[in-house]
Amino acid sequence: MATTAPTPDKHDRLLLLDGHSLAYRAFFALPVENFSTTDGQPTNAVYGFTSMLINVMRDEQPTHIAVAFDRSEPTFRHEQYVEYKAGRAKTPDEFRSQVSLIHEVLDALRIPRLSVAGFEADDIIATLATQASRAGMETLILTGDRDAFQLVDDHVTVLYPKRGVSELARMDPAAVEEKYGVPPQRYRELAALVGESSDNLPGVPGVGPKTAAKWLVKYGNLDELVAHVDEIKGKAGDSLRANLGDVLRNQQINKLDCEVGLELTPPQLAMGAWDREEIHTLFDSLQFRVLRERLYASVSAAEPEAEEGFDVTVEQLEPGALGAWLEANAPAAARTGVAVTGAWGRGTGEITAMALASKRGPAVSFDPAELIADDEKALAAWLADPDRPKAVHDAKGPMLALAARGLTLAGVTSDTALAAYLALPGQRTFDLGDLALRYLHRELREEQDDSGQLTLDGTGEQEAARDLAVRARAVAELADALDADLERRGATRLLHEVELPLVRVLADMERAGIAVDADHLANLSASLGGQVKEQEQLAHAAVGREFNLGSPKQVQQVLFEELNLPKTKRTKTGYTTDSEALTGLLAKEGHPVLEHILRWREVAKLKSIVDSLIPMADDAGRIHTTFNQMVAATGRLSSTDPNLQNIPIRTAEGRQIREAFVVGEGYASLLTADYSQIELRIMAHLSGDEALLEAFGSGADFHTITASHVFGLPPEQIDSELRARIKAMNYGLAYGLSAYGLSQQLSIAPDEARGLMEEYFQQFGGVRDYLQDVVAKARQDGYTETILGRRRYLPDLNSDNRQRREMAERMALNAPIQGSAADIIKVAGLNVDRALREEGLRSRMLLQVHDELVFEVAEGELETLQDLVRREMAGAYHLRAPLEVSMGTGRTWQDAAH
DNA sequence: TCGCCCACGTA
DNA sequence: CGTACGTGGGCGAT
Repeated sequence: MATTAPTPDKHDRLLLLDGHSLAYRAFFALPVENFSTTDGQPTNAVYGFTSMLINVMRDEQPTHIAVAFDRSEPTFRHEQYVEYKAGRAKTPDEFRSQVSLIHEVLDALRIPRLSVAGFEADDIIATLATQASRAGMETLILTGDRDAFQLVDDHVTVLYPKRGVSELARMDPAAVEEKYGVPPQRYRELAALVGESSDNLPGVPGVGPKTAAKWLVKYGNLDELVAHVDEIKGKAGDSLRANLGDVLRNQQINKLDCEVGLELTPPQLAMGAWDREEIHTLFDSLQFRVLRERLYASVSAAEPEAEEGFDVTVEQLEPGALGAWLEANAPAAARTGVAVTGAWGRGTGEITAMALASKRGPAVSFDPAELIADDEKALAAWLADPDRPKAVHDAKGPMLALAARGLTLAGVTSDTALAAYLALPGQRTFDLGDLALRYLHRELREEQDDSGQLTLDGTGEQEAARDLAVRARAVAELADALDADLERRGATRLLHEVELPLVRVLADMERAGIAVDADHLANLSASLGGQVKEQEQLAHAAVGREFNLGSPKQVQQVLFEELNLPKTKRTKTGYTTDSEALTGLLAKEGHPVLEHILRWREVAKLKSIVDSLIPMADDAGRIHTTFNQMVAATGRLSSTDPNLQNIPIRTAEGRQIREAFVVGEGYASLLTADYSQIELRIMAHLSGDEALLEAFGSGADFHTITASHVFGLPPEQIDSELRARIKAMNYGLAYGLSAYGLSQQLSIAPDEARGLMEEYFQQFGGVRDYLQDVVAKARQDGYTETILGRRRYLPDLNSDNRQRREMAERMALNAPIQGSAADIIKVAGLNVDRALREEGLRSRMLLQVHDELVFEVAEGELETLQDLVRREMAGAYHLRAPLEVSMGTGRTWQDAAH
């Protein structure tokens, strides 16, 4: 960041923005319903303002920048005219809460904010523009306030939002004259005649811009007009004479002050480096995704943070020389960065190039497919050698691609993406370039040589090789930096003993895939398709016209406007038609279309799942999901393409889909093994509540036992109704359930729900204490922690916005519990995998579904496998409420349910 | 074509 | 006004 102000030259461009006027425009241009975070913080003004800011920085490439804000204190204009800006509608609360967010955005972007008591933003802008012109700078003013037009000249241009936030009118002298019929220096006079209702400055009644311009042109300026006011004929002339006082007052008031005392001068407003980490954190919390991309894509000039790139020499190897090179340059003593290009997914992949580079020394780059046999052998041995340490960025994909060529990747002592995930679990993407900038303060590019010139004379292929070598070196250096960071965060063991070894286990599961019965899927699709059609026709018949059942908007139209059914709960854009609401309507109103909509949704959803699965099967009839190890903020895995962690199970029809997942050829059956109530056991363990621990120790049904405590009845008198209530509580507690939420879920009065919770905590006070302590500690530390030290950072625990704060509190309650369960099943998966190898079993692990593992059982191994799995899962972690595992086997995933 | 919203599947 | 995910269709902005 520049700390000394450079001497301005003629290329310097100063961009000045009027913070309030732009934010206010954005606020009314963008519907707040569409721009709010999931926890209810409105962001339309922040979004619109930031969007305009990014666009104009991209399009205008300013070298200097500042944003001026109004103050709430009265200004000199109020002293001149007490009615100034009177009668303005009160600023909406949704707007006010966003101003400080705009300040945060600007601070993160290192853009100076200026405001001075007694002056408006326009005066600050006028002052800076005047100073900039004197200093020989060009000035651009982005504002929604037309008063700024008076500043326009050859060096000053106003960018005025035309409509919305995406289109700007470029107001130079010619444009002002074209639009208003007078040059910019006369604009003030024109405005004085016409008046400005938003400032409560009435003009001459009956005189609009056209007449005012005509007069000013005729007499040259306002003074001359006033001098000849008696000559003006007609009604307009009478009106002018009657209101001359207002006009002169307006002219006084709308003059911008160019002599405001400021702490910064234009040369000191040079654009500096902005903080990627801050922007990430802030945009994450504002849930800005697109803007972040746009910012990174378009305003790269604003990143002088990286002073240098990476210095690499790519050696050209003769065929047959790779083995010797690896001995010399990729030894056991130093970690080697491995960078790979290619494509991977669905359990396989392909590598098109690979580069190797340690922190120092030469790099190589090659296409593994083009190596001669000796080199390939040397590479294979090196890759597979666990004693040759390697660092890879997001190793699972490359591992799959290598495996597709029969190559094994071992000895990965750092996966820089995975390490970054443990350091910053809330982030969704872990781009190598971002991390290099954040941790190494270096750009992902080749270092310039001493002459300051890039050696850009190579072929495209050579450049690609150097780029890849730069990535390999960056990974090697980043690995050390992240090791140090994780050590500070107490996550070293979690990385080395859990997440890193898990990469290979997940890759193996993805590679194996799970077999599906194509005929069964086709039959399901056909029968569901028939039902979809049938329900559609029935729904149309019930309404008397056709409409699209898949469109919530059209469904709303039908239900609430045409059938006049009672309105449901509001969504951002209307009234909900979700199944809960429609079921409620059905009970109350009983209109037949409701049944058909609900039923249609059910079968259409199932059909879409079936239809998405059908083309996923490979030639061997197996489906290979991709497990993502770095998206869930709590530490869980997720599954995509297809998501095999949300295959239906609740309804009988849904379970038919599970019947399509079958044992593959060469194997005897499927085995599923899941933890019983793992999250509740963790809650009991973490809280140390003796009564709850005892309930788990008793061996009887957990919900019944806890219910008998709460209601003071013997277990045999707990009916299903009472059990259901306590079951909802037991689970809800781990999610931060409120009395209101419980009352909704159980359809009971809020007071009754509150009473129920009180009774519960009477019996299980340790749980309440624990839950309170978790939040208090997290507020103190800034993060929660799981049993294996996985953190989740929750800065919003200290937010002054209640909605955000309470959301963060619920996350804080849940993260240690859900996250610890994730820790445990990860350990279980690792231990099962290791035991399978040690005992030489052919059976293999196929899927993980949060608390469940699915296996394909080899002939004759069922009992051995069951013992092994039970042992390893139950023994994965010692909880005071011991882990229990239940298992089932069968030909299909459904048959293996239990 | 893209991104957002709604709705809904799982743990 | 209960957490964590991913997918797919509709629809408006682009």
